[in-house]
Amino acid sequence: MDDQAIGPRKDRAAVKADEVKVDLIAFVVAVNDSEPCVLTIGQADTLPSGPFALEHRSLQSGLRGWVEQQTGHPLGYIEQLYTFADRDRIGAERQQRVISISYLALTRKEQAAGSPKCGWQSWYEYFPWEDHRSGTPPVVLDVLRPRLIEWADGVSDAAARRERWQRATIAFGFDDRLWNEELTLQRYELVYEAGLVQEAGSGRDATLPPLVPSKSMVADHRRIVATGIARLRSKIKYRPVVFELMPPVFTLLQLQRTVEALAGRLIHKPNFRRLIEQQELVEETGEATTETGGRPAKLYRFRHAALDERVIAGTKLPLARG
Amino acid sequence: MDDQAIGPRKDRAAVKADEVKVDLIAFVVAVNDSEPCVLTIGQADTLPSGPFALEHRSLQSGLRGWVEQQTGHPLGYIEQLYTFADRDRIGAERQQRVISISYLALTRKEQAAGSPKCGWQSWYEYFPWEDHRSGTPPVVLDVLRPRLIEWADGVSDAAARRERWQRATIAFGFDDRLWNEELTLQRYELVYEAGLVQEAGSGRDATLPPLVPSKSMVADHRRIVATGIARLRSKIKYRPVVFELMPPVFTLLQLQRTVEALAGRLIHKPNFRRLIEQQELVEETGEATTETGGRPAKLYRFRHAALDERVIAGTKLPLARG
DNA sequence: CCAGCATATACTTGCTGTGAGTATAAGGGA
DNA sequence: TCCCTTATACTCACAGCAAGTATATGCTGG
Repeated sequence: MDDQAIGPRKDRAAVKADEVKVDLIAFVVAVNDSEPCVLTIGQADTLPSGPFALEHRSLQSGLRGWVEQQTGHPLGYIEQLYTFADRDRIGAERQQRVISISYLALTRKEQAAGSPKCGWQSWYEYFPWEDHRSGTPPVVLDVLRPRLIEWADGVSDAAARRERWQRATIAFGFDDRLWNEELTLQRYELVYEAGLVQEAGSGRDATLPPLVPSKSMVADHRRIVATGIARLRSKIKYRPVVFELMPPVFTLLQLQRTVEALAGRLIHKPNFRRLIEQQELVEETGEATTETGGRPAKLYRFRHAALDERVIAGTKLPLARG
Repeated sequence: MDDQAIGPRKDRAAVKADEVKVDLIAFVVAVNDSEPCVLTIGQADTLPSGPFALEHRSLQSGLRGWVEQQTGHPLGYIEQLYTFADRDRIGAERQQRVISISYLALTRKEQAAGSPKCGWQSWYEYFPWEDHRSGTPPVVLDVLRPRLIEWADGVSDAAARRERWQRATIAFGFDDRLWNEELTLQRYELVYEAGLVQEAGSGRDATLPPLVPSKSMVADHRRIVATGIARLRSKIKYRPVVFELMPPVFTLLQLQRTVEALAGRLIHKPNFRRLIEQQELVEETGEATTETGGRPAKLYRFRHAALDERVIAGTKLPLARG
């Protein structure tokens, strides 16, 4: 909008152009030893964040600054997640809105020592129902399913009851539906609405069921993490972003384990190798490692040229069915 | 962030928590007579927009308000596109940042008469190279290709030259690569960087090539439209959002023409019908229309139940190869 | 009334992607 | 030396889908 935009400008004069505070929030991901981790500060319940200020050249550089300052970690790949205006966060003294812009960032744990105030947590501590690498975790069928049935039955309207249960069925793959790992956000919204996580607390009373065991986070940070996991799980299937999480040199099995950690489910090894190779995403270094035990594994590195080429075709990942 | 977030709060005190103005910008889409349209105000060069204000309950409701006020059109489906902080838009008098949150919205033209200040423009007026429904448009090979070659050759570094040309090749499908309709944003960025659109104007001088014939827009609005087109073209393939653009009752061919309008390419009719039917996205009304000429076409309506079901599987659309 | 046209609707074919299983190679340790 | 583990290679089978072809049905113009 510049001076040409006369039309809307006049309309706007009718409304006070309110000022707003803008917060930048980062969901920073790394994978170590087949465990997907989120970078936290505080009591392992807070994402790095800070206000967007005049000295920041751009939104992204502001985010990088806050994360480095609070955790000592430099960020590699950054992607915007979502912008939201918190209804509940209107400043007490002045009437003022706060807007949060959340980001997904990928890095590697070893990148830096890290300040003492920060730490890496397996993201499955916050979402124990999301890790299906060893089959469906017990909490899904033993805890979530009965509580969600209770929750669905908790409304009088029959149609609403059916709709609630259908949502749960789809999201969690009940009744022999298959598990869809990308529905992380829908699942979190369900357990939140059902009052099964601490964050849903304000409305809690004695009639609500006990919480599902899981780590909670401050404000809506856990929701941001759920959004980020969903985005990442979707993205690894069509863009070669996994390599942002890998060391410069790696074996194909390490690569596979990393993808499995993110997706929360296992991958058929021969198919995974075929796909990676036929897409020419990696190239051999010529070296091999015996650290893995068994036959020495060839070492590979990412072909950065693939970044440009793969814009089109996309990276596909074969996820096992059952 | 609430009072629990003590860690970051202290750090923040070091920086003045600057205030920011927030703008909401809408890319509103409708399809009429097989022509995909964007809602504009001003000289058909401005998207509806307005500041986020205290009286708005949420970002989305603020956006709805501005669009209705400026154009008289109510919005249906709304989806956030991207949030950016304009470097070039720091207030002259006071040091102040402006942040823009852009949205994609779907509606139908007939929905309202519309105020006189607004109008619908075919989006291919702004992106003539994007419509491949009658084959590759002449502008691609006759104008864009030679100018992009010039642009690529315009750098001395051989590697940079190769990289520029590779980007162009991938984005526009030169050299027998196939056209990928989802790369709308990459293509716009290329023609912008190459100085072929008016918006790239500030740095223009006599040495730059003449513009590619196309309508321009105010500020970065055309870039927002490109982002929205890309998002929409991608989304129609896995979510049944097309129906937001359809009248309550329609024929399968009308549905196909709408998708073709958005995608900018033709669809194999038998395959399209099979896909729509097997996914049970629509149901027959029992009526038929003879207005299409030829054998009367059955009328269908969208099965809203599919909205819930299709969260999983996604909607697939068969786009023709060549 | 009939020919021709335009649209709708149905069926068939062949390729490709990919899920899944099996077999072989190579090194280390008991 | 045997066995274990991991890496690497090959094969099969099914599903999805692009693409082509054929038939049905109603309108229109000569």
